[in-house]
Amino acid sequence: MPDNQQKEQPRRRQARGERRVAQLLEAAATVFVTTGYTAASTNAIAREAGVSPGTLYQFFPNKEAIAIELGDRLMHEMRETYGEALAPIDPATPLEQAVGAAVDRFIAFNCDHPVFFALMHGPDVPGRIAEEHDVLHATLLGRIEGLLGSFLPDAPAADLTRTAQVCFGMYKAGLELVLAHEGAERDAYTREIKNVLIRYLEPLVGDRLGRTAGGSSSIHTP
Amino acid sequence: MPDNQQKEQPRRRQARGERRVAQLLEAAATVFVTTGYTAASTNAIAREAGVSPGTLYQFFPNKEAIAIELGDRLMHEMRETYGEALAPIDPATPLEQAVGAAVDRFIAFNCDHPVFFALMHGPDVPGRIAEEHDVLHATLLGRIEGLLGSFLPDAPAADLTRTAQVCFGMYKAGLELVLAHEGAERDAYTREIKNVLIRYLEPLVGDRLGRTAGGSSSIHTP
DNA sequence: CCAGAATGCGAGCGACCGCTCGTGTTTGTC
DNA sequence: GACAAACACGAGCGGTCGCTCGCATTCTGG
Repeated sequence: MPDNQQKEQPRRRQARGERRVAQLLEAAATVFVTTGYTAASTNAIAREAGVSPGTLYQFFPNKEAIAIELGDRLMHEMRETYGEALAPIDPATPLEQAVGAAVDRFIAFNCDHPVFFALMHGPDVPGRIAEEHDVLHATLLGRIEGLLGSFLPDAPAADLTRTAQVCFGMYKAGLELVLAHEGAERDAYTREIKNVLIRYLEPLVGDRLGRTAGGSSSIHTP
Repeated sequence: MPDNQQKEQPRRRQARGERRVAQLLEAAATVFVTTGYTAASTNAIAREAGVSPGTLYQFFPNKEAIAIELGDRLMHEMRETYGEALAPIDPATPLEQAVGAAVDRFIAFNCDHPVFFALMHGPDVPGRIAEEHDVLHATLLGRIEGLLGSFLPDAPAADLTRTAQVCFGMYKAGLELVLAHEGAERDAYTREIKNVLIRYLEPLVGDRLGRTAGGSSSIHTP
C-alpha cells in the first residue's frame, strides 16, 4: 500500500468544534458511569450533551472512538499522577509510607475521575480500551514487582509476580469499597486498605535490614 | 384480586422436558461465562443447546428467568456449602484454621461453578439476580461480622461492619485471581489470599486471650 | 460579501435481539 | 388406534441501537 501517508488528516476544527468534543466526552463520561459502556447508547450520549446523534458522529467515527478518546485523556492524566506515585523507589522509605503514598494518589485519582474505574473494570469495554487497560495493568504490575524485587533481591521471580498481582488485586478491591462510600467512611476504608497491604507485605520485607526472610513468609515458603 | 391462588400452575412436565431444561441451563451457563449475561442472546443459548428459539421459550418465559433459575439452583447448592463453611463459630478455633477452611470451601465452590461468579459479579445482571446477590452478600457479611464480634465483643459496630466488608472484598478479589490461574499457581494464589486475610485479622483478634486490643490495630484506632 | 468548509439536525436504514405464533411431531392415556 | 397434551420448530414481529444521509445553518478566509 504505497499511498497510506496518513490514516486520516485530522480535519481542521473550529473552537466551537473543540467545545462540542469536550461537551460530548463529558456527557459520555456521565452516561458510562451510570449505565456502563455497552448499555450506553450513542443517542443517549447525544441527548445528555444536548445535541443530535448526527452531531455526535460529526466528531467521532463510532461509539468505540468516544470511549477510546476518553480513555486516552484519562490515561494521559493518569500517567502524570502515577508517574510520581511509584517512580521513585527509595529502599530507605519505610513500607508504611511507600504504600500509603501510592494508595493515596491512586485513590484520589479514581475519586476525581470515576469514569476511569467504569472504563477499566467494565467487562464489556471494546478491544482498544481493554488493550490500554492491559498495558496499564502490566506497567503497574511491573513497577510493583520491581519495587518488591528491590526489597527481596533473592526471591524467585514467580513469587514476586504473584505477590505483585495479589497487591494490585487487593488494591482494586479496596478501591471499589472506597468508591462505594463517602466522607469519613471513605477515609476509614482507605486506612483499611493500607492496613491490608502493609500487613500482607510486612512479614516479607520487614526484616530486610539484615536478617533473612522468616519462616511464616509466603515468599520462600517450603 | 381474589382468584390469584397460584401465579401459575407449574404445567405438568415429561422426562424429556426436564432433560431439555437441564440442557438449556447448562448451555446458558457456558454462554453466560463466555459473554456475560447481557451480551448473551437467547438465540445463542438455544443454538448452544442445539434447539430452536421457540423450544427455549417452551420452558422459560423470558431471558431473565433462565438466569434466575440458574441462580436459584446455584444458590441452593451454595447454601449447603457455605452453611457448613461459616456456621460453626467456635471461638477456640485458631484464626488460621477458621479462615483457611472458609476460603477453601468458597474457592472450591466457585471453581466448580464458574458461572456463579459470572452471575454474581457481572455489572449487568437483571434485578432479580442482583437481589439474590444482595441477600447472599448481606448474609455472608452478617456471618463474618458475627464471627468477628465473637472475637472482639467490645468493638464498635461500625468498625466490625467495615472490617467484615474489607475481608469479603479481599476474598472476592482473591477469588478472581484464583480463577484466573490453574494448577499449582491456583493453589499458590489460594495460599496468598489466606495470608492476606490472616495477617489483616491477626492484629485485631490475635490477643483475644486476655490482653486488650493493641494500639496499631485499625479497630479501636483513635 | 460571498464561496466553501465546518457544524448541526433528525428521520430513517440495516442489523440484531427478545420473543411469538402457527404448525408439525412425539408421548402418555384410555 | 384415538385424542390431547407436551414438545419442537423456525420464520418473523416489534423494538432498539449504531450509524448514515440529505439538507439547513454558522463560521472563516479572501
